[in-house]
Amino acid sequence: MTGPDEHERERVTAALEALVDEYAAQGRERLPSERALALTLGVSRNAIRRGLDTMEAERRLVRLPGRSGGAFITAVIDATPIPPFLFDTRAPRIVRDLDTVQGVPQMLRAQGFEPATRIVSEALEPAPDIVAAILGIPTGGPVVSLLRLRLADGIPLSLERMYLDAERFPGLLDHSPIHSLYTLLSSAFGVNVATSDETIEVTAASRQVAGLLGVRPWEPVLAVRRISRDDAGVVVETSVDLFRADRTRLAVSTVRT
Amino acid sequence: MTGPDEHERERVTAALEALVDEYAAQGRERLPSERALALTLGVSRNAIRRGLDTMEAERRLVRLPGRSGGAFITAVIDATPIPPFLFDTRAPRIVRDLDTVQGVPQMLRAQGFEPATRIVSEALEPAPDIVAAILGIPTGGPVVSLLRLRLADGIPLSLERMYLDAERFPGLLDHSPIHSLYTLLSSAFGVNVATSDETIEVTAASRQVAGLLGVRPWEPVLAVRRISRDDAGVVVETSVDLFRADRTRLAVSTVRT
DNA sequence: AAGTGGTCTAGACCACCGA
DNA sequence: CGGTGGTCTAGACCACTTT
Repeated sequence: MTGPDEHERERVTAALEALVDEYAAQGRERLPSERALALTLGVSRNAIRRGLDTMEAERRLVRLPGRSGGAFITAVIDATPIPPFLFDTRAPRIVRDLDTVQGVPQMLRAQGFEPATRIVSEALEPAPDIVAAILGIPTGGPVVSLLRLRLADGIPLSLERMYLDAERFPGLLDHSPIHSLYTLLSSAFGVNVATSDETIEVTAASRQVAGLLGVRPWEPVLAVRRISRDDAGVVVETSVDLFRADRTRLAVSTVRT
Repeated sequence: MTGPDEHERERVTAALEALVDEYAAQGRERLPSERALALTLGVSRNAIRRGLDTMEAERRLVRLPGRSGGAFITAVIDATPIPPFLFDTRAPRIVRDLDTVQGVPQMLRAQGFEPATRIVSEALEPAPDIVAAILGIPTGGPVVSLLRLRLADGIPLSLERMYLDAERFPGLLDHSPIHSLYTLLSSAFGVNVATSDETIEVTAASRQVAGLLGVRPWEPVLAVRRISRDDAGVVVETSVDLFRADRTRLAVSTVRT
């Protein structure tokens, strides 16, 4: 029952999908022109175009302009879910080893990249609830808030937000700009980071984050949350690192216990 | 030089962005109606709509229909890059602990989810180049190829492709359906997985993968590649697990060496 | 009732590029 | 030259929701 007063989008979409399937089954790769499709389905060319837009966004079609252009059905080459090429890990990504507590600059240099750090902001702030709870200080207590952009070969790699207890590390910001924080904590305060707990998930880059990282807004990024503790198990710092998903590979080795 | 023969898209986009900035600076949250904007900028309403589409896709606007609807400028609430709420890890995601070699069903049960496994395919195949190299067998040699869908509380969580040397584990598929593979390898073949090397990156779900995982095509997924070895350091299996990014959190603990 | 965004139409011009 | 996709216009009707 395709009533005349309902929108045509579903009908057009369904018809186009059926047509694509039919063409694919026959091995025909080019759809009829938009104008021809509009005539056939009895709708305007705009309606056809919106339907094709959807299928192009889903990578089912590729559209090319020009005399011999048209809408081409995406090859049935990727017929296998999780194809074997995914097993290849040689692609040129920057590897972040989760087995070691290592600074980003050392990590980059070891892989042949030229590291750089841009301090976006360094400030003394009252601690938000969650941060205070993690650091074990009262809400609103003073914390050092660092926001740093890491670059590899001049291209943004990650954006890092770090919080430290300002009363435990007085005058920390006087050492600005801070590049190797762990070294500074060790030499100036005698505090060594012994263990880290990290969690990893995928989030979307906000407009601001995307601008700093040089990606499109709402592109996926890897969010690595970290809580670092000293030898006594006391929390030293907590951070969130946002890594560009297109440049990063995380690595971890596990020994069965 | 806005020549009359060039497309208006850039001009309209620029004008809309300027307007949004101006409104945001004044704290006004609702833009004029599309018809009003079309009159003001001297273009058709469709042109305005395409511009607004872009800004809506970038989350700069939210549009609501109805009498008191309109285009609303996204609040300046997320003014801080990497805002503190990101430090909260209590969100209800399924945690995959990278520190232990543990099966997915056990992991899910420990977190109060009801695990389920759907065997998508189990087959004997000739090994692709990369897989053969990892397993240390000749290209084209027989491998057992498993494709399994993991569900938590009935909702897809991950899709796993695993390859094993078929000559090392003869008759493996006779035990089908295989649910706890590591247990089977231990009991039937006396092989115990001792170590795993894993790498993690973000990829886009192909149409097929998206269908199985129940997400939209080209949504980001976490790809976890694994190479498992026995006590002697011989490779036992290699896998790629694709986790739904919206349901998964990875966790890892590190001790400084 | 009136105004909003969402959709659709019929027609036009453009850049591009092979026949 | 002719046909392709990409863009734009002017106008219309719709569902929806506040006035």
